[in-house]
Amino acid sequence: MLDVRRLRLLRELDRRGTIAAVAEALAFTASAVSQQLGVLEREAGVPLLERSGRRVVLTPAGRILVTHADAVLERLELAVSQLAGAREGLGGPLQIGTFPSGGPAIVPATLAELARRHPALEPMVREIDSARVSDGLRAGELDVALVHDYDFVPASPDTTVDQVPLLEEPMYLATGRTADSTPATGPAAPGGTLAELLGPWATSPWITAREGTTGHAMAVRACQAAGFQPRIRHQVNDFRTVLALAAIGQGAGFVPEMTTEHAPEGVALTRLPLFRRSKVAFRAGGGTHPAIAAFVAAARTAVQGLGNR
Amino acid sequence: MLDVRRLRLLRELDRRGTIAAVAEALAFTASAVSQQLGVLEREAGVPLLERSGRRVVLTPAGRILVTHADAVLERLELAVSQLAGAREGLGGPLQIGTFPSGGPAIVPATLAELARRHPALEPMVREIDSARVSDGLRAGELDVALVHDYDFVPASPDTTVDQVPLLEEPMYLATGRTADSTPATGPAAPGGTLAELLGPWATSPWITAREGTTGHAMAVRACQAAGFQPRIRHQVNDFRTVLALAAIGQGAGFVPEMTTEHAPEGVALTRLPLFRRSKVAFRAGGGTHPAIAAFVAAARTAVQGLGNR
DNA sequence: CGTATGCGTAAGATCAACTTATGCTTGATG
DNA sequence: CATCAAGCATAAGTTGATCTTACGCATACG
Repeated sequence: MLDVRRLRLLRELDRRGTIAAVAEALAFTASAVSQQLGVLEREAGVPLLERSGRRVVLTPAGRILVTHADAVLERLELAVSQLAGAREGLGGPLQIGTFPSGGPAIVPATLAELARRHPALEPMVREIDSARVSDGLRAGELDVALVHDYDFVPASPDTTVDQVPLLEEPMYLATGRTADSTPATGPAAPGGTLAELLGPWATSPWITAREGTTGHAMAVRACQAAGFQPRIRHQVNDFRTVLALAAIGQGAGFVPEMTTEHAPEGVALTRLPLFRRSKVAFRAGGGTHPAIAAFVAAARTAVQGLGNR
Repeated sequence: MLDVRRLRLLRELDRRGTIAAVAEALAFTASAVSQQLGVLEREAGVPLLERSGRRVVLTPAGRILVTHADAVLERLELAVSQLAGAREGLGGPLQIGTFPSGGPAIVPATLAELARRHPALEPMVREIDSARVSDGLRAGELDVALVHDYDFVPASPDTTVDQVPLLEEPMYLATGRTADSTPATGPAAPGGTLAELLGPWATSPWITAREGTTGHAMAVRACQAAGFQPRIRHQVNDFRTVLALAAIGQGAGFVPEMTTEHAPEGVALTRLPLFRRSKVAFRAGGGTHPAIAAFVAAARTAVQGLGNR
């Protein structure tokens, strides 16, 4: 019978690319991983990986085996979720990941709600780059994570992670009131098309999230969709900083509705036909785990509360 | 992560009822099984089994976990099948189970065909009671098995075993020509209803398969469906013996079409609206294994050949 | 070209799993 | 009711698998 622990190593190798990375993620030495994969390969009777330069890559047979590993591990995840459901009372640590700068609004409210309902639960929050959420979940460093996706930035399909939607909020264009072209319109201005709304700022400097983030990609592609290439001056992830910079006329930027509440003086906000979706992500098969379900429920009511304020 | 080896033990415990039986089937000591199940239970955090007299029974949580174990093991079986498919060439041992007395006709023809197509394959045949086929497959003593089912005898649904149909043949009523009521009609006589055909033999002694077999159950229920309780005189599994006994006027019995070919003198055969279905069984998920597929294909052509003789 | 990275093998250490030995409870039997 | 066998669980010891350490080799990178 194939050993599932070894299949897990193969799966991580497929995701992370090198044996060393797998070893690091799962707290082994590279040697141990190499040996175990060797055993797996011998048991399989088919070459599963071959060297390519100083790395290894999976053979077609290896990649097929990974799909089975995914299925098996998902089912095991489902099993532990059911077991946790059978155990009455909800307690123990819950590792929560959150996008950087997503913290201030949603996370505290969610944790407060969660603590009220399940005092025995020990939530542990850690900021994590959205690109690394999937790895963190698979490695067991994370149990749930708050993630985003934007229009124009397709979410990469990942069968090892399930997601449930939490919140869909419009994005706003933040600009300085002193700017030349359009006068301040105030929040919730009735919009035109994206091109009409962004067009006047085509030559303005822009403030976007840091390169390599989905927020950055969203900004660039939204501007491209409006027919121009943004001239990026500032790269800042924190939306309050974006608002502050926009307020003093340093450029135009995108901010989600949630952060417009305490916008500084002098910033003009224009609602865009462009949305950010917040979601809760967890390991595939883990959706029925009571702690996960509780977190999702708490996050939902927390988000409700934020919306009504 | 739950250990699949331990889940397998739990599954076998569910099927076999006692830890001792599990240990015997999987070539462990009872102590080892007990310890491993203890570890599994501790990891699960929920009671999985409880003592009942001097045995143990699964708790509801334990039974749920078994369904997950079934799913996981099926997927692993599928994975090894695919791996075997990726490995070119077909060889190695193939453990074949066959119903007792099913041997003489189908098995040799199938093996001949199989050897012709895949000389490297080493088929190993062993007779096995149909009730134990499922256990044998799960324990790995068997890879494929020829099994039957009859009308009136519902096949017990078993998610751990897959079956593909091989042959459907009518049953015949075998009686002596010297008998009082109906004259000999010869093979392939056009039938009436089951009650019409069996009715005349309601008071005759009967020859059935041994008690506890599906053949026996089929005979009893067919007679009951015809409106009488058979008076069973002989219990014999071998159909040629059944025919011989019927020929000398020792009673009426059921035989499948395949065995009617060399029927002795003095036996009258009446085709019945009653069928026996032969199937090939294998572990769930193993249907794509090349050796299994090859066996099924060989059995199919072998059966064709028998039919045309 | 030196240097760092990544993989693999060999040898020793560590830990999990299995067996043997033993005791307890339960159900069957005379 | 006494006796016995079946079945399970625990303790202690052994074995085997798995992991780490140490090292060599090939490859990319500055």
